[in-house]
Amino acid sequence: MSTFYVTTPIYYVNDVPHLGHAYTTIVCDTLARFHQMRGDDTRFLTGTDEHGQKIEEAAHKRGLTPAQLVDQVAPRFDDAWKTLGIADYRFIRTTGERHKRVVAELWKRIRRENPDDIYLASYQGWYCVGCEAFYTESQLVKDAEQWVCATHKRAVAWLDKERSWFFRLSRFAAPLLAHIEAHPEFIRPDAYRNEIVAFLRSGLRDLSVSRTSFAWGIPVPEPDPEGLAHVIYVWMDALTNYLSDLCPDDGTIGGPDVARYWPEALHVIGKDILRFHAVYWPAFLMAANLPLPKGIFAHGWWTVRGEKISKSLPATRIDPVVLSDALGAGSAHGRAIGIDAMRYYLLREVPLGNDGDFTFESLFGRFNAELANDLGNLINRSLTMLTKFGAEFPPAFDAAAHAAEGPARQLEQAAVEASAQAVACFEAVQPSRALEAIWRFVGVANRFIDQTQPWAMGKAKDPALRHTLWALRASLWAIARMTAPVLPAASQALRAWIGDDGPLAWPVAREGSVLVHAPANLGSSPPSPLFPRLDDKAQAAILEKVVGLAAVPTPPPAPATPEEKPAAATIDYDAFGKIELRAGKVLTAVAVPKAKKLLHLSVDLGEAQPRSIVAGIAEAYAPDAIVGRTVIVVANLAPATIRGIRSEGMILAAGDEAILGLSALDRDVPPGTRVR
RNA sequence: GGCGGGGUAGCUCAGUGGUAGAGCAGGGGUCUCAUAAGCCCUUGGUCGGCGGUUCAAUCCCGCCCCCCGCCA
Repeated sequence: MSTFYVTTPIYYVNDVPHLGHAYTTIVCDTLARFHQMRGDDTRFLTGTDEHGQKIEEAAHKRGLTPAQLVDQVAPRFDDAWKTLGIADYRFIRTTGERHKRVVAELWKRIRRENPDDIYLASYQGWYCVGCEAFYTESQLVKDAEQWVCATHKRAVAWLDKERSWFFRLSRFAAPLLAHIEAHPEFIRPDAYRNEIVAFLRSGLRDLSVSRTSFAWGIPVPEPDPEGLAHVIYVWMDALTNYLSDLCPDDGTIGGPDVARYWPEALHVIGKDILRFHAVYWPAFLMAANLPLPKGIFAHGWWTVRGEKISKSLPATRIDPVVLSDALGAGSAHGRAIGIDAMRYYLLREVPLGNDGDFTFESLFGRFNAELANDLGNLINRSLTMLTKFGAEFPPAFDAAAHAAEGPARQLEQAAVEASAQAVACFEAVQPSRALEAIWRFVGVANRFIDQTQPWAMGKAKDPALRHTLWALRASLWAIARMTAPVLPAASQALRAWIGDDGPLAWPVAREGSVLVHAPANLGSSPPSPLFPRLDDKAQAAILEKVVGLAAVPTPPPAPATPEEKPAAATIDYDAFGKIELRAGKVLTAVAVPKAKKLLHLSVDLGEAQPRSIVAGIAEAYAPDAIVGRTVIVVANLAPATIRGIRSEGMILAAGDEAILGLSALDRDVPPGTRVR
């Protein structure tokens, strides 16, 4: 039995869990479930990062102590993961006593093992509270007369000769390079390893690892000669969580869990915090003469309909619980199936490591094609046949029929391949590929049904139907097992229907077969659709729940008797030609203050600058609902100033009084394309 | 500016020194066990541009253009 230890980053406690957090956690949960099924000694850790100046400031703003604030908000993450059915995780808080002891112990250990690796000096320079990082001016952006952080767009603080403890990071560039070279799997995917290697080759500067300007942190465990009170740099504090959760309560770094799990640690992180994990963290460990984790896997970012997830765009902050509820609303299993669907989409849509764009179009596309049609319908039709024909033709394994050239043998071969490929992919931390492999088998199973036509065999009273039904049920068994890491609820429902109540282990190929090893005592119950197709109405309802009411233009009641309108006078072609219509992509949309009907848009017409356009569509479309859309713009309308905002064009929309629909093109064309 | 990754069918991407593939989308057909699902067939591509090596390059080399990331 091997050991598997996977961690998420600890999430910043003052955040509200959104799709991005859920993604990382779901990836880890899936890996943990897979390794559990493989019989590995599995451990899974997540938690919250609770120290730092930001928390101290936020608490004071609300008239709370930092401790009160974090106690108030920390459960948001734990609760979210419980609600989402994340399995068997441990939850660590950096304000926990044991964690604090271990961090102090790590510091002391570095001082003991390599006394010169931490030294006292003064720091002068810029610091971004948002990033908790130190910057030189070349890394910052000048905004008016202020230096601002490139990511937070917020003024950085000048720390003038703040006395600080420093970590001798500069010493570790060479050992880290050596370690990465010896262990290529230490940083994955490869592209990110290259980045870190390049960074290391350019040399490292020592790192300030304590602060005196605020108190909300873990005190440095040794006195300052001048009596200043230092707290340990938040990243040194936070990263240590991966280790501290394995340590005994007294805070010593060691013990059976450290020995067993620590060398196997896999840190799954977002690419934005790669350097902290791939450079700082291993350097701290090396300085303390501790083993390094086995690997760091950086995944990409999710955007939501092309937009970065951010506080300023609330519609991008998709709540995973709300999304799961909405997706599962049509299923008898409710949220649990919605969670499965969300997990499937997130894991299948992009290869781990790549960036992904969340869109409802692709979500609904995959839901309907892959979960409803391919998998759900396979389960449904198979179980229906098993219950329909099974009474007269009890499923039975027939070794000769199974070995003979034909559909059953192809099915078996496909199962063997899927099992092996999915194992390899999960082990290589490529869940999207594992799902592809499993779905290839789902496809083969669907084809098996069409090839064997069990209903025809039933009519013909063909006794071979018994083996066909057996093969079908064995396939369901294999599918229930193989999908379990990603679709726990669907897997459980399917296992219940076929009476697979054994321990949940991976269906391993032995002696060239998988299906043959399905338990002999399986049964079959009448199914109900696991993933009911999302029709237009269901899709609209999901949109409404997840991104809000106005995002879904309600189709206007068709006027029963279209009013006779006086026909407009005809114009000649030249007159029409004077109107310059162009396709425009809506880049941003914000409501115009104190104007019920108006949205202020910026629209890309393929010109150097996007157009500023004020459109009277706010009653029918939420800003978020039209961002990213391609609309038809009257491009040569004389500019006007509306409510003090310059409007350089007009969006075509349907409706006399109320807006009933927005112009659109049925396919993407480059912004600026002429419409005629 | 330096380094790295990438530019392949409408979309997302896989791929190999011998004149290109998958899924989705589009078109046509078909079965009825099934969630108007499934299955079968099928239309799409000067494989970023220009040179070079080679009997032969999308895959090797050089230059250029564009996109993304890291760094400066």
